[in-house]
Amino acid sequence: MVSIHQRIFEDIEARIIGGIWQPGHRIPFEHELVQEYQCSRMTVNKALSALAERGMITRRRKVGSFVASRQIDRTVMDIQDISTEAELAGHDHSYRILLRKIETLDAATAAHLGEEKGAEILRLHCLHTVDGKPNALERRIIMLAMVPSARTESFASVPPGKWLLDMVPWSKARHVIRAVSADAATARLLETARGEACLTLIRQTWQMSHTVTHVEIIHPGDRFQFAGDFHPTERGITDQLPRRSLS
Amino acid sequence: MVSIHQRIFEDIEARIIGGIWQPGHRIPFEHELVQEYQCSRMTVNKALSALAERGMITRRRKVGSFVASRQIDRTVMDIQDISTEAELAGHDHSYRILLRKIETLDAATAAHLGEEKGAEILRLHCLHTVDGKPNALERRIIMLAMVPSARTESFASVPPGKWLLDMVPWSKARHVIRAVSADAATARLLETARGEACLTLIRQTWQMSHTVTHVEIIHPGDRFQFAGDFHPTERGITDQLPRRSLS
DNA sequence: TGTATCAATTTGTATAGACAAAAGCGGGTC
DNA sequence: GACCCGCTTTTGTCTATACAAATTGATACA
Repeated sequence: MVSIHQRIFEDIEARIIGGIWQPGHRIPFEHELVQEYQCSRMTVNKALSALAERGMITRRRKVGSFVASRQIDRTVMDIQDISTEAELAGHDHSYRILLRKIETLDAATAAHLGEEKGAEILRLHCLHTVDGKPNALERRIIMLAMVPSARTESFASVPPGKWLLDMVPWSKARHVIRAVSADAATARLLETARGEACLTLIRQTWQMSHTVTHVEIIHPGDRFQFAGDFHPTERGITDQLPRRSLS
Repeated sequence: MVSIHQRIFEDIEARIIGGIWQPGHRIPFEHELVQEYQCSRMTVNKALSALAERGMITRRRKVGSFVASRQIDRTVMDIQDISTEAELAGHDHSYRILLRKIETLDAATAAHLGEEKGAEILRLHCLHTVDGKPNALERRIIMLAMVPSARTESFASVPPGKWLLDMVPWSKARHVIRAVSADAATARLLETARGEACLTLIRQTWQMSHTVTHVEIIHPGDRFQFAGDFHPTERGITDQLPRRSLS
C-alpha cells in the first residue's frame, strides 16, 4: 500500500528520470495535480517540496515548479572506521600502535590545520592489518583541548578512529583522496615496493569551527579502493550500504 | 524570520550535534514538543520527519523518537565532467580524441559490465589537457543501444562526458576510486614517469538496469585529488559546491 | 517614456481535526 | 507457561481551511 504522497513523488520522479520531462519543463501547478490525484493541496505540496529538497525540481512563487537544469554527477561515500568496515566485510582486523606522543603544535602544522600554534596535541601512528596483511598506515593528530579524555586513553583495545567516532560528535568533515607513491619508510611498513601507488585518505573533522582530529590514512593501491553508488531516485542518503571495500 | 518548523528542526539538531543528547536518547514525544513550542502537531511532525529523513533520528510508533545510534562518516562528492569542472575553477581545458571506434562487446568486457556479449558499443579514448598540461586520460565505452545518437556524433566540439550528461538521463551511477601505477603507454600520454602513482576514477551509469556508459579516467597523482565536505547539519545534499579540485 | 501601485496567481507555512497503522501492555483462557 | 484479545499510546497520513510572501502583469499616473 503506497501513500498518495509517495505516488505523486514517484510519478513525477519517473517522468524526470525517464527523460519525458526535460530540464526546464514546467511541471503542473499544485492545483492541477490536486485535480489529477484527487487529493488536498497539502499532500501535493509535500510531495513537490520533497522533490525540491532532493534537487530534482526548483520552485518559484507565482511562477511554478520546473525540472532542475542539470543532473549533477554525485556520489555518496561512506568512509568508515577501518575496523568497523573490515568486520562488516567479514575480515579479520588488528592494529598496532607505532607512536603515541603528546606534543605542542609547531607553526607549519598549525597553519596546515588552521589552528593556533602551541596547542597541545596527541600524535598517533598506527598500522592496521587485515587478514594478516598490512592494509593501512594511520597518522593522526588529536586536539587535546577538544578531546581531553584522549590524554589518558591508551588505545590498546579500541582503535583511535572508532574511539573518536563514539566519543566526540563533529559538525563538519573534510575528506581528500590522493594517489601518492610510497616512500621508503611507508613501503617497509606496508610491506610493498618503494614507489608503489598508494591511495591516501586525509580527513579533518571539526566541531563548531574547532578542529577535533586530523588523520591521514595510507593504503597500498593494490589492496584498496573506494566505491560509492548514487541513485538520484533514493529516498534518503541514509539507506546507503557501506561503500569502502577491499579489492 | 525563521519558521517554527525550522526552529524545532535546528534546536533538536543542535542538541544532537552538540552531544547534549547522546545516541539512543529518547527525544520528547510530539505532544510534548507541541506544548513546548505552542504549535500544532503537524508542524512538529514535519520537523521530526525531516530529521528522520536526514538520518539524525529514528522513529517508531508507540515507542518514540530516538537519536540515531552512530554517526556515520560519510562524504558527498560531486564528480563532474572534466571540462565543466576546469572552467568552474578558471582553468583552460582542451581535449583530443585518440580513438573512436564502433565494436561489438567481447565476452570478458561484457561480463565486466554486466551486459550481454555482442552488443554494439562505441569505444572512445580521449586525452584532456588543463592549462597546457595533460591532466586526464579517458577511456570510455558507450552502449549504442541506449544512446543511438552517439553513432553519428563526432565529439569534436563537445567532450563525451558533457555530451552524455546533457543527452541521456541516468538512474544509477557507480564510482570507484583507485590508485594505480602508470604503465608505459599511459605515462607517455600523461607526460609523467612510468610507475608514477595515478588516481583513477571508474564510473558506470545505468538507466533502468541497462548500462549507458562505462568510463575510466586516469589522472596523474601529482596533479589531481578528490575532495569532499560533509556537514551533518546541511539542509539538502544539493547545496554542495563542486568538489573535485586541481591540486 | 518611465514609474508607482494594485490585483492576481502560485508557492510557503501553519492550524485543527480525523482516522489508520504499529507496537507495547495487561488480562483472560487453556 | 503459551496464546489470544482488546486497550492505549505514539507515529503516519490526509483533509479543509487560512493567511503570508513573492512575483508577474496590468493599470494609472507623472
